[in-house]
Amino acid sequence: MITSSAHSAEDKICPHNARQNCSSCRLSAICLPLALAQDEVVQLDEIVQRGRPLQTDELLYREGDNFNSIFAVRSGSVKAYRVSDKGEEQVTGFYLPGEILGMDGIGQNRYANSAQAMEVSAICEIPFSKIEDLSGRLPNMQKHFFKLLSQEIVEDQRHITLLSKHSAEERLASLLVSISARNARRNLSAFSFRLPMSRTDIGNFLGLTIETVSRVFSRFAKQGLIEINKKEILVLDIDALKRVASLAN
Amino acid sequence: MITSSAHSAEDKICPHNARQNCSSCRLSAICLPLALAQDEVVQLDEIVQRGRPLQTDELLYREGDNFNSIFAVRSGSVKAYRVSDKGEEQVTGFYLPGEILGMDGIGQNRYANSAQAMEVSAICEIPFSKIEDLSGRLPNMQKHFFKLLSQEIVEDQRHITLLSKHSAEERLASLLVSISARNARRNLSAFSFRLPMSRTDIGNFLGLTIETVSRVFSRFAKQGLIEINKKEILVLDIDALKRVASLAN
DNA sequence: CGGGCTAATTGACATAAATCAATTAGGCCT
DNA sequence: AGGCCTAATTGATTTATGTCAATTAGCCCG
Repeated sequence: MITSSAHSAEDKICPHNARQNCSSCRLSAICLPLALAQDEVVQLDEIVQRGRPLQTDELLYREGDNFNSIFAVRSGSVKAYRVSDKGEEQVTGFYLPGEILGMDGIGQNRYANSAQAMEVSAICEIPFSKIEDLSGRLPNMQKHFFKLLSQEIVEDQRHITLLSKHSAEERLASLLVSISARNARRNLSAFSFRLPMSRTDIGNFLGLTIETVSRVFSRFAKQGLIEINKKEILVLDIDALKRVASLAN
Repeated sequence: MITSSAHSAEDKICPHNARQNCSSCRLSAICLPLALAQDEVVQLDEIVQRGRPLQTDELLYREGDNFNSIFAVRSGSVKAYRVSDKGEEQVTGFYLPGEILGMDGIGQNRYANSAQAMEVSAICEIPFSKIEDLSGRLPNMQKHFFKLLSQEIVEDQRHITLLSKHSAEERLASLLVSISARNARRNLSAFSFRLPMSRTDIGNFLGLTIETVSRVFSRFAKQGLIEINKKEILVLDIDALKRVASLAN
């Protein structure tokens, strides 16, 4: 049974606290400091800006805005989306604590996506010019950024494959497995969590209609793979989910 | 009428010549040297390796191979593809002269794609460690690489949108417009060109079956948008194509 | 505490593209 | 020149998912 909210330890310990630094940040093991030495993190710390939290649905930046900074999610969650020439909105990614967004802006000096908070979220802003400076001086930093960008490419290509070749069930299972794994990385439960995004966002991200998403959720529940209570998800059979997602079991 | 092959000037002038350098390369305006000063190009030149040409269908690298270099297409064309966990092959990109591939390998130190020549192709190999060195010393180089990576992200996101929200006709029109534009960038005809890839590759890239690709080609021809002779394409109405692709006309 | 929003679910039906199948057309080798 | 192999085209049928529609369930706010 799904009972009350499986809310993240994140929020309890230090909700959206701006008086923090990277060295002491709970997310340092998975966020930017990951690749840096102790003394390098101090230098990173000096350029990170920690503003007031974003409210639900508030925009962090808008497609076409001048690009100046990349962002790290400290708490909450953010979606990125772009509007196609057709006028269709396409969600291109969901960003959870410890994850970096905004790197799509580097190429054209304008953001290629809009970024919107899906719940109250604390965000670290990192001016990109400072990152360039730092990267010139710290090989670790440069290497890490090349890797970050490359990983986003690989992620996007994985998503291309998902949309191109996989059924509705495979797509949704894949998303659930991804969120589960990312929670685990943050030392949260891999099996009980709250989806921060709406069905509409899920459908939009996965190239499906909201109705199809809803039906597949129901099917998964009926098959005993998950239990659903609105946005709360209880994963009952992660291996089966992975099998559906066609990932190695 | 489509007559003989609209073969690229590229091949005629200097077919797959390995005795070249970036400064004198016809593609310097659109390839890596693009962002570099005269003296910086010389430094780039020293690390670029120009090997024997790849034969049709020959692999440049294989998904999972250790990552050491990125590659620039000098002549010919290359496709990149990955095999999903399901065993399905997904073409993730086509690379024409002046374009860079292999950057997906940076993140995991392994290539996330295989790269295969679609025709006889000359390729420049650039060891990534050298690029890192150079980027540490030349801010232009670092900046350019960040941009390159970011642009690939944006490209992939565009492709995600294409697969997620657009019809078969829109997808194919979009590919034709893209190839046309990339040809123009290389000072080749935007209206008469040879598609280097098979219908199978096109379908695979666009998330469509070969039959659908064939039917849409026929429809475009019937509507007077293009003329087709096997792989030779004559674009009769680029604006209409752009409209179908839902790009600004 | 009830009314009105909005998000989600569920069902009936329509459709774009996939699948299955047959034919055509080149290109290449002996 | 003839035969084989593969790529492409075209047609008939199926199917997964979209669309349209109705219902339910929270949830906010006066």
